[in-house]
Amino acid sequence: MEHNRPANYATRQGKRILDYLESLSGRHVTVNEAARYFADEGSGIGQTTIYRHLEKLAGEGRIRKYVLSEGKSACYQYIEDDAECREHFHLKCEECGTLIHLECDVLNKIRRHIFKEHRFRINALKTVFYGRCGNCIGKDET
Amino acid sequence: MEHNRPANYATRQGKRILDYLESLSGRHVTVNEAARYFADEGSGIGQTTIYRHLEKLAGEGRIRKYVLSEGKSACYQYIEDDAECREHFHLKCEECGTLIHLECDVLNKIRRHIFKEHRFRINALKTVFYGRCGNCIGKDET
DNA sequence: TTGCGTGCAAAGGTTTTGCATGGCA
DNA sequence: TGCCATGCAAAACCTTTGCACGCAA
Repeated sequence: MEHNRPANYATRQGKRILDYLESLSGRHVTVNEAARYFADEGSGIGQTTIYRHLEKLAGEGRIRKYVLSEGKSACYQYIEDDAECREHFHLKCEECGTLIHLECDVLNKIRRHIFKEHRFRINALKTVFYGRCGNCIGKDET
Repeated sequence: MEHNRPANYATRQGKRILDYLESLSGRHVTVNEAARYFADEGSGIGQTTIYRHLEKLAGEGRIRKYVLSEGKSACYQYIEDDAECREHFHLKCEECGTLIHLECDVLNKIRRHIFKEHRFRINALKTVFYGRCGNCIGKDET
């Protein structure tokens, strides 16, 4: 016996939440953004409910949860079925605060190398590279 | 003029905080632990002040800030003076807390790649890779 | 009908902010 | 003396929990 899975009723809210994430084509959102979206749509969904669904979906591996120390609130992202581009790293500019999403190939190189050569499995859901983005490089040298 | 650096008065609190971190020989502490320490010592230091100093020191690269378990409080750790520590990357195991110093050409290659191709200059001093170390991989799958 | 799902309100915990006062330069 | 630093209290945030009611099965 693994988990004692609750029951998993197919509720209106559950469907809307999953549909919403699926419709974002890879972008990730916070609970707050989602709540605002549903509120604007008309019939909102309680934030408690959103939290519970996102946690459950993340636990099931249907969506991905990013916990970046910045900004505080967690982000959730739908996982495409085709599995090509998945997790990405985040680059955070220390100067302007921009968060850059760094896709795939480099990520996998870094991750594979560190795993094979250094016996360390990187958690991209949490790791953030700090530095300066192109726009801020050259502005001044602080 | 670059930044308008506040002023940096040498205050009693500032000295005690830095001394305390330095005295921990590598261990890291939360704001709460630090506050409790100073309280026990006799004349406590306001937690607001502790927050402000730790944030500043982390921003200056004098100490490192970790955000280990989600939702929990951040940890801060003194960075040894030896300049080597500033050049390489750090891997932090989310499970056992071990900090690994990674000196590796491949990583520098990747860093160069990210700079050239993605126009982002990584600050190795502030960047920490989170994940699981070799010892903890395989223990369980949480 | 049964019992999970929902959502409001409140709790819990960390970090930030407002503001009067203290202390360094 | 001029300002920054301090620290109390309160606010701001994110997330979780308690609980009564609603709704899927």
